[in-house]
Amino acid sequence: MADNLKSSEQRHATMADVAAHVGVSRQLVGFAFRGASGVSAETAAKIFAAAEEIGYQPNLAAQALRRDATRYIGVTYHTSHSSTEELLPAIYKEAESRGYKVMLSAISRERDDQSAINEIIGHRCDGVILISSGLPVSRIQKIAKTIPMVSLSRRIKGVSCGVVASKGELGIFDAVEYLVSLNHKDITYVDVSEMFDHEFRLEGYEHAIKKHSLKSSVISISGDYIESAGAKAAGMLLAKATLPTAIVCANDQVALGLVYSLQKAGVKVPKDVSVIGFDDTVARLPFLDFTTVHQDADELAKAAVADLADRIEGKKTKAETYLTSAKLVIRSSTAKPRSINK
Amino acid sequence: MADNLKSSEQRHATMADVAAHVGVSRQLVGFAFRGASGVSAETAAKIFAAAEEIGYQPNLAAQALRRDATRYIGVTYHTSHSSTEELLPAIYKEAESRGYKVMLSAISRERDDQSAINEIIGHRCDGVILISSGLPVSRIQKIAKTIPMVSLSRRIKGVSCGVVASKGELGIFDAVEYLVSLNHKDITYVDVSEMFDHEFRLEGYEHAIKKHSLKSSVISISGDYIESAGAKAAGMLLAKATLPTAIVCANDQVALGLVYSLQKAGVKVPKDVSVIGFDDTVARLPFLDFTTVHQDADELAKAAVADLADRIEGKKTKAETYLTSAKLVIRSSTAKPRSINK
DNA sequence: ACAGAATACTAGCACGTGCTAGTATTTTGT
DNA sequence: ACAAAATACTAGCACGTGCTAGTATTCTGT
Repeated sequence: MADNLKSSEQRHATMADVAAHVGVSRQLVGFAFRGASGVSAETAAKIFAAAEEIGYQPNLAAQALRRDATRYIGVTYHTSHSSTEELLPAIYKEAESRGYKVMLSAISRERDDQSAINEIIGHRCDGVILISSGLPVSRIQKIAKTIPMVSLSRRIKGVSCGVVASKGELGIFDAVEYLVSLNHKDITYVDVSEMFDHEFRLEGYEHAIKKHSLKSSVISISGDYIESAGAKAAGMLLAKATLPTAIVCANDQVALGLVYSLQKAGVKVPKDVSVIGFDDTVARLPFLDFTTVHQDADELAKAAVADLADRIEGKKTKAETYLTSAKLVIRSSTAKPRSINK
Repeated sequence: MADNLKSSEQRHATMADVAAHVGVSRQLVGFAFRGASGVSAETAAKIFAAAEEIGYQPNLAAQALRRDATRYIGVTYHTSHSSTEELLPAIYKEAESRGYKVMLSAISRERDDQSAINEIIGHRCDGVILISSGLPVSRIQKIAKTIPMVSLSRRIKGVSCGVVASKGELGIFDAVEYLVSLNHKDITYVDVSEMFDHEFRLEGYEHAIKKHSLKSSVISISGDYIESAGAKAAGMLLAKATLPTAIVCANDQVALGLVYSLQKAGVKVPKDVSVIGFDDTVARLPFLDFTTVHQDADELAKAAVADLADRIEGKKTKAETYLTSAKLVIRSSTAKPRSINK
């Protein structure tokens, strides 16, 4: 009965082992685990008990190989992007509710987008969600022909895949409108040039500024650590003769770096300067409580998974863009400008 | 020649397709892809060219099924722990250099440790690294009997697996020693009670305090958002009659929340209070530049993967603990105490 | 020039599962 | 009581790959 195959390492139990233990055919065990009809309740109970006892775990590789669909969704993401922290659990949740499992493939300095995607294709995932992918559009187009695909948080044109992102431009537009309603007239925007879709947010700022005939003032920043970018921006602003009365940032991390640096220099937020972030990641931390533009991770994940599922099931094939709302959340980093009189 | 099998969805190419394209046997294609000897350079070139042309990607599920070892390392981690951001790329890198691939399995509020591990076992990974796993020791012990395992950043006793963590107690001890050398006598420690291995760090504090016959002062905090915990600690400290001259925090995020809140209340760091963090994650951001205890992600990853690889290859079976160094990095959040006289 | 060895390839089974088709056994309807 | 139908099971092939064994063909040494 006891059989040690190689040294201390034990072979994993298979359906055949379970079947032998119960005294039925291998196929019946398969039926039981698939929940297919044709197994008596009594036998099913015995099968599950035996499986539990000998520690049987279905071999997912074998399932993937045999099935025509693996029911896996691949997800590529950057380990360094803090905004994905909320996205991943939301994708897991949404995928599971639709009967899909999730296979993560991380991208970092040592591992590029292409390797990440190759692994997912290698495992024959039914579809893939690229989060903020940095691949050139031509490559994405090529891959999209191979596997159903959704680009999340990066807007792509001319590729036959789903695109899900938030309407950043509207969020920023609203942010500026709100500042104007508070009587702000000197509003600076801090842009992060290597961030994807940054141009849309900038566009929202320019649009609002033009509407109110104000003077546009943009600081463009780049850098490895995004928070440091905010600190850099603070330095540039402090070097000027006068500080703007309000600052809108391309994301929360920049806002954090900026506010931290300003406060360190003795500038009070929001008393001296109002600051608005974007993403509602760190901004929502109770001790920061920044006014920001909220991106709903659940909504983004839901839309991305829904679109991908439709593509997998053949209900969609052409390019389609879905933009989720991005709405202003007013908290305590904004107030009326420091000098209301002229 | 052109063949559409089902609707728009194309079947993935297999070795057989490549073989047919070149005019050789399926097996020879296998030899070429495995890099096995016995394939002429000329034929190999033809095979790779054909594979490229028809977009062949090896089916990893089939490989995993057929091979006795998948050469995959499973990794379970919490999406909300920012300290893993640096760990994951390091694990990828180290695993790849040893010929292993990495399969991530995320843990979040919606997905527990057990599900994460089951998926890894289901894919027949050769081993698993649990990062800060919250499973009870009895369960871990059970799993360790099934699959070679390393617990990373959580010290476990009595389980036949590898344990890799940093010597937090020594790092904190050094931090306190350093503060004492600056003449600090009133040093508070901010503990985060639900963090794994927090007791070791606390122990390091108590040890150093006792050595110098100082008065121990510990604030214990818990909460969903770690940064908020720091803010909470700040509130508690500010409510007291006098502030300590130095504060040591259980991790960087707490330090950030603490410093931010103190500065907002007009307390200058390090002029009024010195603060030390732990982890060297956010502390290293140039605009923060906190003194902290550095944990080397590369070293931790290297040790974890090395230990796991040894276990997979049968060179180790018993419990073994490897503690990496955790060393103090002096930056600008620490200075001499505010009143040197008295 | 000829045996032996190296090279370049092909044959065939196996991995663990899903699924369709088939076979006993029991239940149902009249 | 007997055919028809439902139930509970078993048989067997297939998925795409790795690996061992076997077969032609070319190369090597004398």
